[in-house]
Amino acid sequence: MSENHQLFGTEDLRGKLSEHGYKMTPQRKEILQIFVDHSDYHHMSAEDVYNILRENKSEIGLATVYRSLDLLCELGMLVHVDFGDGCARYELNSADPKVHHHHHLICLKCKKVIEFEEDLLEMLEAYIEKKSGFQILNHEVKFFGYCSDCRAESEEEIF
Amino acid sequence: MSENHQLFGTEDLRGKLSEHGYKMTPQRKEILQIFVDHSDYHHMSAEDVYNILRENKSEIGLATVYRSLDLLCELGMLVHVDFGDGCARYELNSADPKVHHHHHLICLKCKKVIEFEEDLLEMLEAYIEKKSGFQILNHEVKFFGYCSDCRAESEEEIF
DNA sequence: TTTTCTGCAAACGATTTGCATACAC
DNA sequence: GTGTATGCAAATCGTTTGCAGAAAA
Repeated sequence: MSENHQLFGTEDLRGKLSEHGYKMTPQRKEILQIFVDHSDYHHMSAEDVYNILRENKSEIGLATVYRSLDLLCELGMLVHVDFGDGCARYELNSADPKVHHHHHLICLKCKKVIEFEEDLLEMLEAYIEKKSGFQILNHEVKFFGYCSDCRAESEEEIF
Repeated sequence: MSENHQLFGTEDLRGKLSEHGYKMTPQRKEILQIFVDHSDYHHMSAEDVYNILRENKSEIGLATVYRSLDLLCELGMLVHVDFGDGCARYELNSADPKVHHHHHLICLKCKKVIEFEEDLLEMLEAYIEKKSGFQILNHEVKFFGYCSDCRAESEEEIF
């Protein structure tokens, strides 16, 4: 973790919440704190977070966990990741583009998710295979954003 | 669709099924045929297929649709794609690597999925943005395969 | 005839929602 | 105080499964 690229901490939470018209609550703080405390153990599901809360003797309900995770994504403090394992996962968002653009190597057999920090999209599969020993059978590239139609539509709304 | 790169057709189905110890059934044939007939309308969900079957006055049950889609993926005749919209989607598999490695541009606003056939992974986002007018906010690269641990484990099993 | 396949309905697991109460502002 | 947030339980949605009957091989 480099010094000049801070992860979001719970300190920023109150400000971001009120910026967006939301209230600060102990539940929201506690849930974000779990991601800060477990920043080594990436990509937690709602159930993972809920289990950690129960270990911590916290009474926060599962519905609140789901609602808070959504909210923290909306605030940009968490990012949603999908490994196709049937549940939504979340990571702390980072200002560091190296971390932000990391790749996930998902093993079809043991379901292990290996992080591969390499911000060159042009990296060849062969190179990955050589470096990690990961045999690539299939890859999937997704780009999320706004299509030209929707961009045009947005501009109409503004002007 | 180029002449020298055929999509799988229903003709191949019987052979592939028996190769893998499965039986030919009218249901399986009919479901694959739907993908052939609708090869212009890519990435159909189980529900989409089921609705087309009902339009065709077919009595095939939804459970059979799910089971057949799984099976056709296992046989390599379909490929599973995930657009994060909450349901599994499927496309006809193609022997053409250009088609096989196409990208999906998923609009966050209208949910439209635009296909972008370009087999150079090293293509930069800026280039995509320029060519398609699609504003990229986020991208996700997934590699599916076997990690070195599982590969080693498989080799033990063979020898 | 033997095994696999189908269709139905019930089960499932992740996520969402309605609603009354509790809390932040 | 007023409106938002929480917790619970019930609802939802895509998908899977158990089982008895039907159909391939």
